[in-house]
Amino acid sequence: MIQEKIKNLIEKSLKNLEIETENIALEHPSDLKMGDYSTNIALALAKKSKTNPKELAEKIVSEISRLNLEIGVQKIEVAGAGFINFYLSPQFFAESLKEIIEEGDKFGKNNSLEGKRIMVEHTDANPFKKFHIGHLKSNTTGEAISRILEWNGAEVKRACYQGDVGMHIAKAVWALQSGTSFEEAYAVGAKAFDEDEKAKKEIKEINKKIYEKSDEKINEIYNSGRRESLESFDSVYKRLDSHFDYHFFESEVEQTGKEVVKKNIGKIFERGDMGAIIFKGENFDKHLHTRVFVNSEDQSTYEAKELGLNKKKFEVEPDLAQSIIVTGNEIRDYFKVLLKVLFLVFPDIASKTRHIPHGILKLPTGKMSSRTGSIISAENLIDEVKEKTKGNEIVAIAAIKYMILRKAIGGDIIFDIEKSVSIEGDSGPYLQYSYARARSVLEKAVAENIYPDIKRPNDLEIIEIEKILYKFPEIVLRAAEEFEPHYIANYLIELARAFNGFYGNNKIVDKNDPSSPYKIALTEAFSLVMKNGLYLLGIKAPERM
RNA sequence: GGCCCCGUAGUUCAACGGAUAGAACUCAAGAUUGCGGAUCUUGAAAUCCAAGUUCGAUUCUUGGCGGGGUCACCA
Repeated sequence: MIQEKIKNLIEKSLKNLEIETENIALEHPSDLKMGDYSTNIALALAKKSKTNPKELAEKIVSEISRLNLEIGVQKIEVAGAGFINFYLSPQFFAESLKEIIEEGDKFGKNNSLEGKRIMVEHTDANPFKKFHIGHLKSNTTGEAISRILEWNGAEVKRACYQGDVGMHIAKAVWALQSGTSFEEAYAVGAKAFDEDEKAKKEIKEINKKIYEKSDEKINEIYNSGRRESLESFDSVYKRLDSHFDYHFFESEVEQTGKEVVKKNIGKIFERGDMGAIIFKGENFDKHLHTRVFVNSEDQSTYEAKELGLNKKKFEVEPDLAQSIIVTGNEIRDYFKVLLKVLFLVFPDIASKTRHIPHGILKLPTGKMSSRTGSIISAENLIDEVKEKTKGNEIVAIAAIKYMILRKAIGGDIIFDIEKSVSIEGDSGPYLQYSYARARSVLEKAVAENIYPDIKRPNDLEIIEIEKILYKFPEIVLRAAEEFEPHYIANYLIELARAFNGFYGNNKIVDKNDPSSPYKIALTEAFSLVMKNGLYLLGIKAPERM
C-alpha cells in the first residue's frame, strides 16, 4: 500500500539525517486541502533534536526530495506548526481506479486475519419471548462485524445462544396452559409470577418439570412453543439477511457448566448463605462483585451455563483463534465477573474470548417500548418503516441498519422512525439512492457507446471523490481492528456525498467531452466501492429504487 | 452509596494526542433548459466545569456537576 511506501521513505530520510525514531504516524489530514497523507514526525522529534519543528520538517522534506523515489507522490509541503503533507499524483489516482475496477467485488479485502477462525456470538434471542428491537440491534451489529472480519481474511462462525430452559420459559408455559396467546404468554406469566403467590409456586413447579421432562402435557406445550419461536426467528433472520452456523441452547450447556462449578468449590467458588454456590468477585478485584453460579435448588444460573457454553464453543470448533460475544451493555459488569471466572477455570479459552457490549436501541418515546408501554418487536418496527418506504423492504432494512451502524457501537441509539427514512443526506436510503443513480449513469453510458477508460486526461483536475475511493481498504482494516462498523458507515456517507457533488458539477456521459470515459470509470469505481461497503453493513445495493 | 459507561452546534452523530473541531436534520439564501430533485452550492450555529501532563488535549490523569447501567440465587 502507498501508506507503507511513504512511511519507508520517511524512515529512510530520517536515517540519512541520523535522527532516531520509533514509529512514524502517517494519517489522513481532516481536510483534503491539506494533502492526502500527513505526518507529525517533525513536531514529535523537534524537542529531542533541539531544533524547531518547522526547520526540522524542511530538512526532512529536502532529504525526501533528494531520495526522490517514484511512489506516486506529486508534491510534499511543510504546513502549519511543522506538519509534512504529501499530495498524491494524478497517476496514483488513475492507478487506484484500475485496481478498484479490476478487483471489483473483492476490492477492500485484505488478509490480515487469514487462517484465523473466529466465532461471533450475537442476537441471543430467547424462545418464548419476543424478538424485540434490542435483538435487532444485536443482529445488525453482529452480522456487520462478522462480514468485516471475513473481509479481513477470517473464517467466521456465527453463533446464536438461546435460553430454552429456565424461569422465563416456565412463566410463558404457565400462561400458555391457560390458553393465553403465544405473543402474550411471557408477559402474562411474568406478571403473575410477581403478583400472585399461587402462580409463582405453579411456575416453579413447571420449571422443574421442564428440566425433568416428566409431564407429557407440559412437554407438548413446551415443544410446540419452542418450535414456533425458532421458526419465527428464522423468518426474521431471513428478512435481515443474516444467518447462523451454530445454535447453542442453555439446555445443552447447563449440566457441563454446573460440573465445572462443582469441581472448583473451595478453590474458586464457595457456599453462600442459603446454600447457593457463589463467586466472590470483590475478593479478586474491586471492579468485580459476587454472583451466584448454582442456586440453592441446585440449578445452574446463567453464569454457570455460560461456563458450559464457552467450553462447548471450543469443543465444536477446536481451532478458534478468537471467540467474540456481542451483547447489550447492561450486562457489561456481569461479564467482567464471568470472564474472570473463565480465566480461572479455562485460561486458554478466556484469553481468546472477548466481550463486545453495544448500546440499546430506544425509541424517542422512551426505552424500547411504544406509547402503550409494550416492548416493540423487530418485525413491527420493520413493517412500520416499510410503510414509509412505499413497501420497499430493501430500503426499509437499509434505513434501520444504517441508523444502528452509523454510530460507535457502545452508545445507545435513539431510533426516530420518521427521520430514518425521511432524512436526506445521512441515511441508508441516501446511500442506496447514490448507488442506483450511479448505475443508471453507467447504463446510459452503455446506451451511448461510451466506455470507461482509466487513462486519465492530463488537463483534468483532481476530483474529490478520487481522494476518497482509494481509502476504502484502510477503512475495512480499521473497522476490523476495532470491531467498529461505524467507520464503514461514515466512510460511505463521505463517499456518497463526494459522488453526488461530482455528479452535480459534471456531465459524466458526454460524447463531446474527451474526459467522459475517465469520468465513467470513476462512476463505475464508485458504484463498486459503494456496493462492497453496503455489503459489509448488511445492506443491499439495489440497481433501481 | 460502590463500580462501570457516557456528556461535542437547537437536534442526531464524527474526529486513530495534532492544523481553521467534521457531517446531517432544522433555519437563511441560491442552482438546474443536463445522466434519477431521495440532488447540488453557500451561510449561521458546539467540545459540561476546574486543575494537571504535553510543543500541542474533545481525546490522557485527578476532582466536581449532569445522565444512564449495574451491584446474590432472572437472563
